Amino acid sequence: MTKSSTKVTALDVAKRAGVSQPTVSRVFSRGSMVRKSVREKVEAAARDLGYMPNTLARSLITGKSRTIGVVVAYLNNPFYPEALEKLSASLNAKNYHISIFFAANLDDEVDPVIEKLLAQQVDGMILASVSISNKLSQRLNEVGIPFVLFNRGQLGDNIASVTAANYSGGRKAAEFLVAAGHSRIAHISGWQKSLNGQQRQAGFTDYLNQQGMEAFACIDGEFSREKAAQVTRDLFAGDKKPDAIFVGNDHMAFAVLETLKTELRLNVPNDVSLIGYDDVQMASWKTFDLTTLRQPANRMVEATTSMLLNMIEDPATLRQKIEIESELIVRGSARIPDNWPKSEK
Amino acid sequence: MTKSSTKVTALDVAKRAGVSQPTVSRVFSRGSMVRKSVREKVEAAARDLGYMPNTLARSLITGKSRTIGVVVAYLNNPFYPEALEKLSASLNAKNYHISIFFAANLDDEVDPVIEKLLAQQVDGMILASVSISNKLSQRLNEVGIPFVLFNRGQLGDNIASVTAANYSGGRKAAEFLVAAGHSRIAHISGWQKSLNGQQRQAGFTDYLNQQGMEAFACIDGEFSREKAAQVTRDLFAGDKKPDAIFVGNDHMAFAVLETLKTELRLNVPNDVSLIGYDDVQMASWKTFDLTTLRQPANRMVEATTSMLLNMIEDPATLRQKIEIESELIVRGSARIPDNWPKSEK
DNA sequence: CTGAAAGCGCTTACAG
DNA sequence: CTGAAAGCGCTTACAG
Repeated sequence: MTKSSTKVTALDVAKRAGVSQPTVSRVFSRGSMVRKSVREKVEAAARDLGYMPNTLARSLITGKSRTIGVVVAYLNNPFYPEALEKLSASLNAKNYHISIFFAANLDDEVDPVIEKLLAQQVDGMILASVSISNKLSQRLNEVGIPFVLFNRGQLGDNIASVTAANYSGGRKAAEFLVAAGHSRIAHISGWQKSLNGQQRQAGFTDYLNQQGMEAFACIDGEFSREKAAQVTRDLFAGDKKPDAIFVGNDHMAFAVLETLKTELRLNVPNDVSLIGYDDVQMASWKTFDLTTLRQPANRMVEATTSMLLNMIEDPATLRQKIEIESELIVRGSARIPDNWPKSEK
Repeated sequence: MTKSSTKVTALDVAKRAGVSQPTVSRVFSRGSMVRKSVREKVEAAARDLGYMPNTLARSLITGKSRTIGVVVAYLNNPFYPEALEKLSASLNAKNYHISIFFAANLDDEVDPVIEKLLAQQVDGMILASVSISNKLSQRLNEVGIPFVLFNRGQLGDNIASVTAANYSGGRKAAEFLVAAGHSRIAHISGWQKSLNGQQRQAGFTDYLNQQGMEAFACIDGEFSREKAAQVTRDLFAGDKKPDAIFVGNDHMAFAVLETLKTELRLNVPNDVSLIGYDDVQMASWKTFDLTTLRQPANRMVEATTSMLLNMIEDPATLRQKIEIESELIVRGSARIPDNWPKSEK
């Protein structure tokens, strides 16, 4: 292999192979027909020079960067690293790559990031757990850059999203806890300014109400460990104490469990049953052994990338709000109702 | 704001503002002098049209993409999500953005990713916990794309890296455990094919040897939870059992702690003292309360990005191997020697 | 199948 | 300070 200390272009390869520059281009852009002998000559020359097409130039001319902008709220919650890896794998398999940004869930952090992504000419965007301002979503529609919200629903006609079936997940949590005989069931909810948090809570309380019951309490944990721990303390500060807690996600549930065991010296599940939401990998650690509703990251990712790529290929593609059913994963942190059907671990 | 369903270019703005296209360019590329009245006219026109310079075209011509390729081995170990967020923040602050890829630590996964990054015309690369083949590192040097290894050293003259001072960290772990009176100290090491793993072990055993002691055992945990748990079981299977364990990173240490408590029913630190390495956020959770050596992610990230950007600006920049001292963070998982100086939590 | 020509949307000397 | 011109490294009709 010949050393090349400076950038080698298609023209260099063309000269070395004795062909025109467009022919080199044809060899490297799939679908073009080049005579086999010519192709081999070009490939040999390219190999010798260490040539590789400049994707910047290619993107400029094709109008497709094959880049997907991914915006993630925070990686604190272990659901996101897991999802991010899977998103990357799925997109790479489809020959796209990721430009990533982190942004807290505030318009004034998210909007500038989206502008940057726009300047980078991304072909589409995935917004994980961040919401988008109306202004921006309109803007994206105008310039024709499709986007899908991942794990965060948002009202609005033209907004595609992929989430768990949060309402029905909330119901399932309540159903399980009621079936186990609990009567003082508290809910430390997901952030009530997010649809995820609202819907999980709505499903939970609706089921309870339909059984003629009321929630012991519903308090916003704001998807924060600290807040969830504080709410837990408050919940047990009075005379009347809950006998079960449904927590809006696993990330908070770990903090609740810790507070219950380490601070309040309670036994889980004997004193209190605990249910989370997500089924992140840590939930299955023996340390936590958390009963939870699984958000199937694989399927959510697959739904997200395929919808997004469809939107990119065909702008007329419907902006769906896809909900993926959550399965209850029964582990040791919550009392198991008699006759409850066995589930895998 | 005028709606624009199609892409708006500098030329459109120029026409609307009644100036030439290069003048528009000058307004948007910093440093160029434009009369104030003209600048304002152009900015107004740009705002009306929703114009934003196409960074692809800009990069093509300047030869700088302001993109840093980041390759991460896996996000399993919570150190990486934490570091990744910080890397992103640091790079964004310097007006760079990230193109991210995940690759297992194998040449045949890493090399193709680096090729892709090369085609994308990244200005530099950060390789987090992946090693690079000699072929590729030579190649990168030839094409003049600087890179720095993050949290993974590698021998070789022209290879820049930022790591913890792993050897001295290993020594500190041994020193602390010896001072606490332990005499049967085992080491579940980091992956012995990584310099991190080797050096932490070397520091540990060297200190012991200098005290006239020997390690109870040194077994490779391979940075894997499963492997670490299995090694823990093996360690306690015989008649002679360790009274302390130094684990090659926190990620494994959590699995060791779990096995110790949940499976082997041992009390930590009364039966066994445990020390990890990294000080990821979880280490401070009461659930784990892990004594550990802190890898200061902030400082490592800062060292990484500033060295990389220096290399980008001035190719003559020395390829340093920067080591950042690890501080021992004393928590509850290991017996505390008498008279040990108090440290912050 | 292949070459000559045009052009993607910018930046950057070069004149004025 | 500003415009006309050239050019970054490709792809894509258009002829042949």
